[in-house]
Amino acid sequence: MTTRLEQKNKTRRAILDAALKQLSDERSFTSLSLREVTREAGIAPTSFYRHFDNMNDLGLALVEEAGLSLRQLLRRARERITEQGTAIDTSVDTFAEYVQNYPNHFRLLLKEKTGSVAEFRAAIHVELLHFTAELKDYIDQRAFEHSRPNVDALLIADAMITLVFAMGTKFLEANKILRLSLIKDTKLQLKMLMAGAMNLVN
Amino acid sequence: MTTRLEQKNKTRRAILDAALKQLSDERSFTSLSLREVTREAGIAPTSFYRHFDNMNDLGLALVEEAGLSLRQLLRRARERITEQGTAIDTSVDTFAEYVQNYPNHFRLLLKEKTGSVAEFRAAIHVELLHFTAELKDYIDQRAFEHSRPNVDALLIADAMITLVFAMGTKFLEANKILRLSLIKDTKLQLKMLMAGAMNLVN
DNA sequence: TGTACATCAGTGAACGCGCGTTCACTGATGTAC
DNA sequence: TGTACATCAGTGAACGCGCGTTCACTGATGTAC
Repeated sequence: MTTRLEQKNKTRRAILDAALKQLSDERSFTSLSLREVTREAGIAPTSFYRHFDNMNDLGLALVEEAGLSLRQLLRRARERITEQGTAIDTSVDTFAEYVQNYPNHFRLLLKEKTGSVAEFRAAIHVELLHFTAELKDYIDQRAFEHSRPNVDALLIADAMITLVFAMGTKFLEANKILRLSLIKDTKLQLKMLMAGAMNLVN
Repeated sequence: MTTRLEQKNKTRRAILDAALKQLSDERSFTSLSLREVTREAGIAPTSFYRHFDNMNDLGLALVEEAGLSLRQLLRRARERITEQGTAIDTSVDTFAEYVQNYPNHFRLLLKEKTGSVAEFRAAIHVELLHFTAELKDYIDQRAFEHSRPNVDALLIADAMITLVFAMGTKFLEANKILRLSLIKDTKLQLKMLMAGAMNLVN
Protein backbone atom coordinates (compact mmCIF):
# COMPACT_ATOMS: atom_id res chain seq x y z
CA MET A 1 0.00 0.00 0.00
CA THR A 2 1.49 3.31 -1.06
CA THR A 3 0.11 6.44 0.45
CA ARG A 4 -0.45 9.58 -1.54
CA LEU A 5 2.55 11.24 0.12
CA GLU A 6 4.86 8.32 -0.59
CA GLN A 7 3.91 8.40 -4.24
CA LYS A 8 4.42 12.14 -4.42
CA ASN A 9 7.89 11.88 -2.89
CA LYS A 10 8.76 9.14 -5.34
CA THR A 11 7.85 11.32 -8.29
CA ARG A 12 9.72 14.27 -6.82
CA ARG A 13 12.76 12.05 -6.47
CA ALA A 14 12.34 10.91 -10.08
CA ILE A 15 12.41 14.53 -11.25
CA LEU A 16 15.53 15.33 -9.22
CA ASP A 17 17.27 12.21 -10.52
CA ALA A 18 16.20 12.85 -14.09
CA ALA A 19 17.80 16.29 -13.97
CA LEU A 20 20.97 15.06 -12.29
CA LYS A 21 21.29 12.17 -14.70
CA GLN A 22 21.35 14.44 -17.73
CA LEU A 23 24.26 16.55 -16.47
CA SER A 24 27.54 15.87 -18.22
CA ASP A 25 30.53 17.66 -19.69
CA GLU A 26 28.22 18.57 -22.53
CA ARG A 27 25.12 19.60 -20.57
CA SER A 28 24.80 22.10 -17.74
CA PHE A 29 21.72 22.33 -15.57
CA THR A 30 20.86 25.70 -17.07
CA SER A 31 20.74 24.18 -20.53
CA LEU A 32 18.17 21.53 -19.55
CA SER A 33 14.56 22.14 -20.53
CA LEU A 34 11.57 21.32 -18.36
CA ARG A 35 10.30 18.96 -21.01
CA GLU A 36 13.63 17.12 -21.20
CA VAL A 37 13.54 16.55 -17.47
CA THR A 38 9.96 15.32 -17.35
CA ARG A 39 10.52 13.10 -20.38
CA GLU A 40 13.45 11.46 -18.58
CA ALA A 41 11.42 11.19 -15.39
CA GLY A 42 8.57 9.48 -17.23
CA ILE A 43 5.86 12.00 -16.39
CA ALA A 44 3.85 14.58 -18.31
CA PRO A 45 5.38 18.06 -18.61
CA THR A 46 2.46 19.52 -16.70
CA SER A 47 3.08 17.25 -13.71
CA PHE A 48 6.32 19.08 -13.06
CA TYR A 49 4.35 21.95 -11.50
CA ARG A 50 2.93 19.67 -8.80
CA HIS A 51 6.48 19.57 -7.37
CA PHE A 52 8.40 22.70 -8.35
CA ASP A 53 7.48 26.26 -9.30
CA ASN A 54 9.89 26.26 -12.23
CA MET A 55 13.30 24.99 -13.32
CA ASN A 56 15.05 27.52 -11.10
CA ASP A 57 13.30 26.06 -8.08
CA LEU A 58 14.41 22.57 -9.08
CA GLY A 59 17.96 23.83 -9.53
CA LEU A 60 18.04 25.26 -6.03
CA ALA A 61 16.81 21.95 -4.60
CA LEU A 62 19.64 20.19 -6.41
CA VAL A 63 22.24 22.69 -5.19
CA GLU A 64 21.01 22.11 -1.66
CA GLU A 65 21.34 18.37 -2.16
CA ALA A 66 24.85 18.74 -3.55
CA GLY A 67 25.71 20.98 -0.62
CA LEU A 68 24.47 18.34 1.78
CA SER A 69 26.68 15.66 0.27
CA LEU A 70 29.62 18.10 0.46
CA ARG A 71 28.96 18.66 4.15
CA GLN A 72 28.75 14.93 4.78
CA LEU A 73 32.07 14.63 2.99
CA LEU A 74 33.54 17.21 5.34
CA ARG A 75 32.40 15.31 8.39
CA ARG A 76 33.90 12.10 7.05
CA ALA A 77 37.21 13.84 6.32
CA ARG A 78 37.32 15.26 9.83
CA GLU A 79 36.87 11.80 11.27
CA ARG A 80 39.70 10.45 9.18
CA ILE A 81 42.21 13.12 10.17
CA THR A 82 43.69 11.42 13.17
CA GLU A 83 47.34 12.28 13.13
CA GLN A 84 49.12 15.56 12.91
CA GLY A 85 49.98 16.40 9.34
CA THR A 86 47.64 14.06 7.57
CA ALA A 87 45.06 16.80 7.14
CA ILE A 88 46.00 17.83 3.61
CA ASP A 89 46.41 14.29 2.30
CA THR A 90 43.16 13.12 3.83
CA SER A 91 41.18 16.15 2.67
CA VAL A 92 42.37 15.87 -0.90
CA ASP A 93 41.72 12.11 -0.93
CA THR A 94 38.25 12.60 0.45
CA PHE A 95 37.44 15.31 -2.02
CA ALA A 96 38.63 13.15 -4.93
CA GLU A 97 36.38 10.40 -3.61
CA TYR A 98 33.49 12.83 -3.59
CA VAL A 99 34.02 13.89 -7.19
CA GLN A 100 34.30 10.25 -8.16
CA ASN A 101 31.14 9.17 -6.32
CA TYR A 102 28.94 12.19 -7.00
CA PRO A 103 30.29 13.53 -10.30
CA ASN A 104 27.07 15.27 -11.19
CA HIS A 105 26.67 16.91 -7.80
CA PHE A 106 30.15 18.30 -8.24
CA ARG A 107 29.46 19.27 -11.85
CA LEU A 108 26.42 21.22 -10.71
CA LEU A 109 28.38 23.14 -8.07
CA LEU A 110 31.31 23.70 -10.42
CA LYS A 111 29.38 24.97 -13.43
CA GLU A 112 26.73 27.01 -11.66
CA LYS A 113 29.34 28.59 -9.37
CA THR A 114 30.26 30.79 -12.33
CA GLY A 115 26.94 30.30 -14.13
CA SER A 116 24.40 32.80 -15.31
CA VAL A 117 21.88 32.54 -12.48
CA ALA A 118 22.65 34.82 -9.54
CA GLU A 119 20.45 32.74 -7.21
CA PHE A 120 22.52 29.61 -7.92
CA ARG A 121 25.81 31.45 -7.49
CA ALA A 122 24.68 32.79 -4.11
CA ALA A 123 23.46 29.39 -2.90
CA ILE A 124 26.72 27.71 -3.89
CA HIS A 125 28.75 30.47 -2.32
CA VAL A 126 27.00 29.79 0.98
CA GLU A 127 27.71 26.07 0.73
CA LEU A 128 31.39 26.77 0.12
CA LEU A 129 31.60 28.92 3.23
CA HIS A 130 31.18 25.79 5.37
CA PHE A 131 34.14 24.31 3.62
CA THR A 132 36.28 27.43 4.04
CA ALA A 133 35.38 27.87 7.71
CA GLU A 134 36.40 24.30 8.56
CA LEU A 135 39.71 24.68 6.82
CA LYS A 136 40.38 28.05 8.42
CA ASP A 137 39.95 26.55 11.90
CA TYR A 138 42.38 23.80 11.13
CA ILE A 139 44.97 26.25 9.80
CA ASP A 140 44.59 28.55 12.80
CA GLN A 141 45.24 25.61 15.06
CA ARG A 142 48.34 24.56 13.13
CA ALA A 143 49.66 28.12 13.14
CA PHE A 144 49.14 28.31 16.87
CA GLU A 145 51.10 25.09 17.36
CA HIS A 146 53.93 26.57 15.32
CA SER A 147 53.73 29.92 17.14
CA ARG A 148 52.75 31.76 13.98
CA PRO A 149 49.58 33.50 15.11
CA ASN A 150 49.76 36.15 12.39
CA VAL A 151 49.03 33.81 9.53
CA ASP A 152 45.97 34.85 7.52
CA ALA A 153 44.17 31.54 7.75
CA LEU A 154 41.13 32.62 5.76
CA LEU A 155 43.30 33.63 2.84
CA ILE A 156 45.09 30.29 2.84
CA ALA A 157 41.84 28.36 3.18
CA ASP A 158 40.42 30.29 0.24
CA ALA A 159 43.43 29.49 -1.94
CA MET A 160 43.29 25.83 -0.95
CA ILE A 161 39.64 25.47 -1.87
CA THR A 162 40.25 27.18 -5.17
CA LEU A 163 43.02 24.70 -5.92
CA VAL A 164 40.99 21.68 -4.82
CA PHE A 165 38.06 22.75 -6.97
CA ALA A 166 40.38 23.21 -9.92
CA MET A 167 41.58 19.66 -9.32
CA GLY A 168 37.98 18.46 -9.38
CA THR A 169 37.47 20.14 -12.74
CA LYS A 170 40.35 18.31 -14.34
CA PHE A 171 39.42 15.15 -12.48
CA LEU A 172 36.07 14.88 -14.25
CA GLU A 173 37.67 14.57 -17.66
CA ALA A 174 40.64 12.45 -16.57
CA ASN A 175 41.28 8.71 -16.72
CA LYS A 176 42.42 6.63 -13.75
CA ILE A 177 46.14 7.20 -14.14
CA LEU A 178 45.79 10.94 -14.67
CA ARG A 179 43.51 11.10 -11.65
CA LEU A 180 46.18 9.66 -9.39
CA SER A 181 48.72 12.21 -10.57
CA LEU A 182 46.19 15.03 -10.17
CA ILE A 183 45.71 14.02 -6.54
CA LYS A 184 49.46 13.87 -5.98
CA ASP A 185 50.02 17.26 -7.63
CA THR A 186 47.27 18.95 -5.68
CA LYS A 187 48.58 17.66 -2.37
CA LEU A 188 51.96 19.09 -3.22
CA GLN A 189 50.46 22.43 -4.21
CA LEU A 190 48.59 22.68 -0.91
CA LYS A 191 51.68 21.74 1.06
CA MET A 192 53.71 24.42 -0.72
CA LEU A 193 51.05 26.92 0.16
CA MET A 194 51.03 25.84 3.79
CA ALA A 195 54.79 25.81 4.06
CA GLY A 196 55.03 29.24 2.47
CA ALA A 197 52.36 30.62 4.77
CA MET A 198 54.20 29.40 7.87
CA ASN A 199 57.46 30.74 6.53
CA LEU A 200 56.50 34.18 5.26
CA VAL A 201 56.35 36.92 7.84
CA ASN A 202 53.67 39.44 7.10
CA MET B 1 34.35 55.16 -51.07
CA THR B 2 33.96 51.89 -49.23
CA THR B 3 34.96 48.78 -51.00
CA ARG B 4 32.96 45.60 -50.71
CA LEU B 5 35.61 44.07 -48.46
CA GLU B 6 35.69 47.05 -46.14
CA GLN B 7 31.92 46.88 -45.71
CA LYS B 8 32.05 43.16 -45.10
CA ASN B 9 34.69 43.54 -42.41
CA LYS B 10 32.63 46.26 -40.79
CA THR B 11 29.61 43.98 -40.56
CA ARG B 12 31.72 41.12 -39.26
CA ARG B 13 33.06 43.42 -36.59
CA ALA B 14 29.51 44.49 -35.73
CA ILE B 15 28.53 40.84 -35.20
CA LEU B 16 31.54 40.16 -32.98
CA ASP B 17 30.87 43.30 -30.95
CA ALA B 18 27.15 42.57 -30.68
CA ALA B 19 27.91 39.16 -29.17
CA LEU B 20 30.59 40.50 -26.81
CA LYS B 21 28.38 43.36 -25.71
CA GLN B 22 25.62 41.03 -24.56
CA LEU B 23 27.87 39.01 -22.26
CA SER B 24 27.37 39.75 -18.58
CA ASP B 25 27.10 37.99 -15.24
CA GLU B 26 23.64 36.97 -16.40
CA ARG B 27 24.40 35.91 -19.96
CA SER B 28 27.00 33.47 -21.19
CA PHE B 29 27.94 33.18 -24.84
CA THR B 30 26.34 29.75 -25.07
CA SER B 31 23.01 31.23 -23.98
CA LEU B 32 22.97 33.82 -26.78
CA SER B 33 20.79 33.11 -29.80
CA LEU B 34 21.75 33.88 -33.37
CA ARG B 35 18.74 36.18 -33.66
CA GLU B 36 19.70 38.10 -30.51
CA VAL B 37 23.15 38.73 -31.92
CA THR B 38 21.97 39.87 -35.34
CA ARG B 39 19.28 42.06 -33.78
CA GLU B 40 21.95 43.81 -31.70
CA ALA B 41 24.23 44.07 -34.74
CA GLY B 42 21.44 45.66 -36.78
CA ILE B 43 21.33 43.09 -39.57
CA ALA B 44 18.90 40.42 -40.74
CA PRO B 45 19.25 36.98 -39.12
CA THR B 46 20.07 35.48 -42.48
CA SER B 47 23.00 37.84 -43.01
CA PHE B 48 24.80 36.10 -40.18
CA TYR B 49 25.65 33.22 -42.51
CA ARG B 50 27.63 35.50 -44.83
CA HIS B 51 30.21 35.72 -42.00
CA PHE B 52 30.04 32.63 -39.81
CA ASP B 53 28.90 29.05 -40.30
CA ASN B 54 27.02 29.03 -37.01
CA MET B 55 27.16 30.37 -33.46
CA ASN B 56 29.92 27.93 -32.59
CA ASP B 57 32.09 29.40 -35.30
CA LEU B 58 31.46 32.90 -33.96
CA GLY B 59 32.32 31.72 -30.46
CA LEU B 60 35.66 30.35 -31.62
CA ALA B 61 36.48 33.65 -33.32
CA LEU B 62 35.75 35.44 -30.06
CA VAL B 63 37.87 33.03 -28.03
CA GLU B 64 40.73 33.64 -30.45
CA GLU B 65 40.28 37.37 -30.00
CA ALA B 66 40.24 37.06 -26.22
CA GLY B 67 43.33 34.88 -26.43
CA LEU B 68 45.07 37.54 -28.48
CA SER B 69 44.39 40.23 -25.91
CA LEU B 70 45.66 37.87 -23.22
CA ARG B 71 48.89 37.33 -25.12
CA GLN B 72 49.32 41.07 -25.58
CA LEU B 73 48.83 41.42 -21.84
CA LEU B 74 51.57 38.91 -21.26
CA ARG B 75 53.99 40.84 -23.42
CA ARG B 76 53.21 44.06 -21.58
CA ALA B 77 53.73 42.37 -18.21
CA ARG B 78 57.07 40.99 -19.33
CA GLU B 79 58.21 44.48 -20.32
CA ARG B 80 57.22 45.85 -16.94
CA ILE B 81 59.09 43.23 -14.94
CA THR B 82 62.38 45.00 -14.64
CA GLU B 83 63.65 44.25 -11.19
CA GLN B 84 64.16 41.01 -9.38
CA GLY B 85 61.13 40.16 -7.27
CA THR B 86 58.58 42.41 -8.91
CA ALA B 87 57.33 39.60 -11.11
CA ILE B 88 54.38 38.55 -8.98
CA ASP B 89 53.21 42.06 -8.19
CA THR B 90 53.49 43.18 -11.80
CA SER B 91 51.78 40.11 -13.18
CA VAL B 92 48.83 40.35 -10.83
CA ASP B 93 48.48 44.09 -11.47
CA THR B 94 48.57 43.56 -15.21
CA PHE B 95 46.03 40.79 -15.04
CA ALA B 96 43.68 42.92 -12.94
CA GLU B 97 44.05 45.64 -15.55
CA TYR B 98 43.12 43.15 -18.23
CA VAL B 99 39.96 42.04 -16.44
CA GLN B 100 39.07 45.67 -15.92
CA ASN B 101 39.65 46.71 -19.52
CA TYR B 102 38.30 43.63 -21.29
CA PRO B 103 35.72 42.26 -18.84
CA ASN B 104 33.80 40.43 -21.52
CA HIS B 105 36.86 38.85 -23.06
CA PHE B 106 37.71 37.54 -19.62
CA ARG B 107 34.10 36.49 -18.97
CA LEU B 108 34.15 34.49 -22.18
CA LEU B 109 37.35 32.66 -21.25
CA LEU B 110 36.20 32.13 -17.68
CA LYS B 111 32.74 30.75 -18.40
CA GLU B 112 33.52 28.70 -21.48
CA LYS B 113 36.61 27.22 -19.82
CA THR B 114 34.21 24.98 -17.89
CA GLY B 115 31.34 25.39 -20.36
CA SER B 116 29.41 22.79 -22.29
CA VAL B 117 31.16 23.05 -25.65
CA ALA B 118 34.23 20.84 -25.92
CA GLU B 119 35.59 22.90 -28.83
CA PHE B 120 35.59 26.07 -26.70
CA ARG B 121 37.18 24.32 -23.75
CA ALA B 122 39.97 23.01 -25.97
CA ALA B 123 40.60 26.41 -27.58
CA ILE B 124 40.78 28.14 -24.21
CA HIS B 125 43.04 25.45 -22.82
CA VAL B 126 45.48 26.14 -25.65
CA GLU B 127 45.41 29.87 -24.95
CA LEU B 128 46.15 29.23 -21.28
CA LEU B 129 49.18 27.13 -22.16
CA HIS B 130 50.97 30.29 -23.34
CA PHE B 131 50.34 31.80 -19.97
CA THR B 132 51.55 28.72 -18.09
CA ALA B 133 54.67 28.33 -20.22
CA GLU B 134 55.76 31.93 -19.62
CA LEU B 135 55.31 31.58 -15.91
CA LYS B 136 57.10 28.25 -15.80
CA ASP B 137 60.17 29.77 -17.46
CA TYR B 138 60.27 32.58 -14.96
CA ILE B 139 59.98 30.16 -12.02
CA ASP B 140 62.69 27.89 -13.40
CA GLN B 141 64.98 30.86 -13.64
CA ARG B 142 64.27 31.97 -10.08
CA ALA B 143 64.77 28.44 -8.79
CA PHE B 144 68.10 28.26 -10.60
CA GLU B 145 69.22 31.50 -8.98
CA HIS B 146 68.32 30.08 -5.59
CA SER B 147 70.03 26.76 -6.35
CA ARG B 148 66.73 24.87 -6.14
CA PRO B 149 66.73 23.08 -9.48
CA ASN B 150 64.30 20.43 -8.31
CA VAL B 151 61.32 22.71 -8.01
CA ASP B 152 58.38 21.57 -10.13
CA ALA B 153 57.90 24.86 -11.95
CA LEU B 154 54.99 23.66 -14.07
CA LEU B 155 53.04 22.66 -11.00
CA ILE B 156 53.60 26.04 -9.38
CA ALA B 157 52.72 27.91 -12.56
CA ASP B 158 49.52 25.91 -12.82
CA ALA B 159 48.51 26.73 -9.26
CA MET B 160 49.32 30.40 -9.78
CA ILE B 161 47.18 30.67 -12.87
CA THR B 162 44.33 28.93 -11.11
CA LEU B 163 44.54 31.46 -8.29
CA VAL B 164 44.81 34.44 -10.63
CA PHE B 165 41.79 33.27 -12.60
CA ALA B 166 39.85 32.83 -9.38
CA MET B 167 40.77 36.40 -8.51
CA GLY B 168 39.42 37.53 -11.88
CA THR B 169 36.14 35.78 -11.17
CA LYS B 170 35.60 37.65 -7.91
CA PHE B 171 36.95 40.83 -9.50
CA LEU B 172 34.11 40.98 -12.02
CA GLU B 173 31.47 41.27 -9.32
CA ALA B 174 33.50 43.47 -6.95
CA ASN B 175 33.50 47.23 -6.35
CA LYS B 176 36.62 49.37 -6.37
CA ILE B 177 37.57 48.87 -2.73
CA LEU B 178 37.05 45.13 -2.82
CA ARG B 179 39.07 44.96 -6.03
CA LEU B 180 42.09 46.49 -4.34
CA SER B 181 41.95 43.98 -1.52
CA LEU B 182 41.50 41.12 -3.99
CA ILE B 183 44.70 42.19 -5.73
CA LYS B 184 46.53 42.41 -2.42
CA ASP B 185 45.26 39.01 -1.27
CA THR B 186 46.17 37.30 -4.50
CA LYS B 187 49.68 38.67 -4.47
CA LEU B 188 50.12 37.30 -0.98
CA GLN B 189 48.74 33.91 -1.99
CA LEU B 190 51.17 33.68 -4.89
CA LYS B 191 54.08 34.71 -2.70
CA MET B 192 53.18 32.05 -0.15
CA LEU B 193 53.13 29.50 -2.91
CA MET B 194 56.49 30.65 -4.24
CA ALA B 195 58.07 30.75 -0.81
CA GLY B 196 56.74 27.31 0.01
CA ALA B 197 57.98 25.90 -3.26
CA MET B 198 61.49 27.21 -2.66
CA ASN B 199 61.42 25.92 0.89
CA LEU B 200 59.97 22.46 0.47
CA VAL B 201 62.37 19.73 -0.52
CA ASN B 202 60.77 17.18 -2.77
C1' DT C 1 36.06 55.93 -70.96
C1' DG C 2 31.72 53.18 -71.57
C1' DT C 3 29.17 49.00 -71.68
C1' DA C 4 27.80 44.42 -70.52
C1' DC C 5 28.13 40.96 -67.31
C1' DA C 6 29.58 38.66 -62.77
C1' DT C 7 29.88 38.70 -57.99
C1' DC C 8 28.09 38.56 -53.56
C1' DA C 9 26.57 40.97 -48.94
C1' DG C 10 22.34 41.67 -47.26
C1' DT C 11 17.17 40.58 -47.32
C1' DG C 12 12.08 39.05 -46.26
C1' DA C 13 9.05 35.32 -46.35
C1' DA C 14 8.43 31.02 -44.90
C1' DC C 15 9.17 26.45 -42.67
C1' DG C 16 8.90 23.18 -38.93
C1' DC C 17 10.30 22.54 -34.09
C1' DG C 18 10.62 22.40 -29.10
C1' DC C 19 9.62 25.25 -25.70
C1' DG C 20 6.94 26.89 -21.03
C1' DT C 21 2.57 27.41 -19.41
C1' DT C 22 -2.86 27.36 -19.00
C1' DC C 23 -6.79 24.80 -18.41
C1' DA C 24 -10.42 21.67 -17.40
C1' DC C 25 -10.37 16.80 -16.56
C1' DT C 26 -9.83 12.08 -14.21
C1' DG C 27 -9.67 8.77 -10.92
C1' DA C 28 -7.29 6.91 -7.02
C1' DT C 29 -6.51 7.99 -2.19
C1' DG C 30 -8.06 10.05 2.03
C1' DT C 31 -11.65 11.61 5.41
C1' DA C 32 -16.09 12.30 7.97
C1' DC C 33 -19.79 10.25 9.84
C1' DT D 1 -17.89 -1.36 8.42
C1' DG D 2 -20.12 1.25 4.59
C1' DT D 3 -21.27 5.39 2.25
C1' DA D 4 -20.85 9.98 0.50
C1' DC D 5 -17.87 13.56 -0.34
C1' DA D 6 -13.16 16.06 -0.60
C1' DT D 7 -8.57 16.18 -2.00
C1' DC D 8 -5.05 16.39 -5.23
C1' DA D 9 -1.16 14.07 -8.22
C1' DG D 10 -1.06 13.31 -12.75
C1' DT D 11 -2.95 14.25 -17.62
C1' DG D 12 -3.78 15.65 -22.76
C1' DA D 13 -5.02 19.28 -25.66
C1' DA D 14 -3.97 23.61 -26.83
C1' DC D 15 -1.74 28.23 -26.98
C1' DG D 16 1.59 31.58 -28.61
C1' DC D 17 6.60 32.34 -29.01
C1' DG D 18 11.37 32.58 -30.47
C1' DC D 19 14.30 29.78 -32.54
C1' DG D 20 17.78 28.12 -36.66
C1' DT D 21 17.78 27.52 -41.28
C1' DT D 22 16.27 27.43 -46.52
C1' DC D 23 15.38 29.90 -50.44
C1' DA D 24 14.94 32.93 -54.25
C1' DC D 25 15.63 37.81 -54.60
C1' DT D 26 17.91 42.57 -55.01
C1' DG D 27 20.97 45.93 -56.08
C1' DA D 28 25.42 47.91 -55.28
C1' DT D 29 30.25 46.94 -56.23
C1' DG D 30 33.71 44.87 -59.07
C1' DT D 31 35.64 43.18 -63.56
C1' DA D 32 36.51 42.32 -68.57
C1' DC D 33 36.94 44.20 -72.78
